[in-house]
Amino acid sequence: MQPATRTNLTDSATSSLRAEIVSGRWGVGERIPNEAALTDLLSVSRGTVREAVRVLVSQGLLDTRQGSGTYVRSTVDASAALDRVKRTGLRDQWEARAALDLEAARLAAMRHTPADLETMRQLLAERGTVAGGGSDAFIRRDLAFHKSVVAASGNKAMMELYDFFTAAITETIHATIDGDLPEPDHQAHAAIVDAIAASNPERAVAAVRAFMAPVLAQLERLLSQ
Amino acid sequence: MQPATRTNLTDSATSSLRAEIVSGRWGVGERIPNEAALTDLLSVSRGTVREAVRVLVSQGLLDTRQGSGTYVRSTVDASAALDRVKRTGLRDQWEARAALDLEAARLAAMRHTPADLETMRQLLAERGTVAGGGSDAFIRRDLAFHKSVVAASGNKAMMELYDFFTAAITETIHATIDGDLPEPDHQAHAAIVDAIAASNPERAVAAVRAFMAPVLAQLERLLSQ
DNA sequence: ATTCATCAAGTCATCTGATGACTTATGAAT
DNA sequence: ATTCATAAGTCATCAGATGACTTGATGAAT
Repeated sequence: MQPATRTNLTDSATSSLRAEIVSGRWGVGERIPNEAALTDLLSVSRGTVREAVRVLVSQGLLDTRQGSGTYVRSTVDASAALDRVKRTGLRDQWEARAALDLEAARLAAMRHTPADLETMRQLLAERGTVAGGGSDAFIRRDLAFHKSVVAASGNKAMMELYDFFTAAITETIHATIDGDLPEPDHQAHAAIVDAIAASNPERAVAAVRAFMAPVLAQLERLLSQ
Repeated sequence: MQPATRTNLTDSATSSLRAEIVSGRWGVGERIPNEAALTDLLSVSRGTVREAVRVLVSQGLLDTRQGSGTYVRSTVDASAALDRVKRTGLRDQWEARAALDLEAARLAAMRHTPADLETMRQLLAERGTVAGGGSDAFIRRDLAFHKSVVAASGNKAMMELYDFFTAAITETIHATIDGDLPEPDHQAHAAIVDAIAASNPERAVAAVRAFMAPVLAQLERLLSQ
């Protein structure tokens, strides 16, 4: 049965305010109506208005200044975008992260520092020691290696995104798949580091793509069942 | 000078609660103390407690159930990832979006439908008509074209991210730069469509990269000033 | 004329008390 | 043992009040 719409006032107030912002009716830098006015506009109490505003402040859309008012800081709703990304399929998420892997490897080949290289080599070595801790530990070490490649790109935006996708993909895999994904072999990973160390962007991209292909193929196979 | 530390109670309450959660002292699934208890623990009023809790609910860390209590939903704050992306530099954001452009073009070359192709060609033609509406309108049409390429990749996660980056980059540019970025010529864009139409992934990637290079170079120049 | 202190109005920050809605456990009735 | 009504506990929401802060206006001192 369709569950009776059970939404709380704060959420609907938050949505209303968010709509005014992202639609541009309240422009960036503008001051929005004060709490008393919002109480009237939204037909909720001041406490509810404050909770709604506080949420949008925490998401970076609004900015309150005591004594002055509440101002629109940004129209880019990161939280909402993120929710929508989470609802996309596993293949889409994987491909998006692969896009980051590819370009990060290319940038890393051009920009890496000696320290970056040492970190990557150390993590690659640790990753090889299959001994400790079972599958979970292996996956964790594998991710640490890949993230070190992204870190070597020197691009903070890509690092944040990579973290996000890693978390989202892990969550989705646990929820949707019980089959195993192939574990790329040590050779494929070493090729990435070699290409980066040689400052060869094209080879770095090729190495990442080569290592991605079998995983993506297996993913397609599992999802098509 | 170092501005005098001016923190509000809600923020410090939010931090305290978040610390309990991420440290694991309040485990996932556990019920946290009720509002009255938190009022005592944090030495703030119920209203402040409610605002703090509401923020953590909006970030996915807590989950309130009326009549039952407030429970820990997750200990990882992935929802803040994109917020942090917003605070990275323009170059990083641009490169991250370029990573999407590149891979999207490659996927589009492999997966595009005839309808995708027609849309891209139409938007490309409209983009060419410099006539209407000045610089803003041109940028809007340019973005519409690029987004149609991402759409042709059939990857919804990449589409959402592309929207996010587009908005974030626009905001950042308005805030930090007044110089102009070079407008890639029509020829460069047509090359992308041609490569996709020819179902040639390598050429599609090359075409996007060729078109990105001058913009990125100008960006570096502007930012290094 | 400029600068500075003072003041008043507007706004958010916080607290307090009260009422309603919902969930859950308890215990009686069957 | 099951069902059902009841009560206690909890969050949701409202209303009123006070404090803190910002901003612009006013006027005195320079």
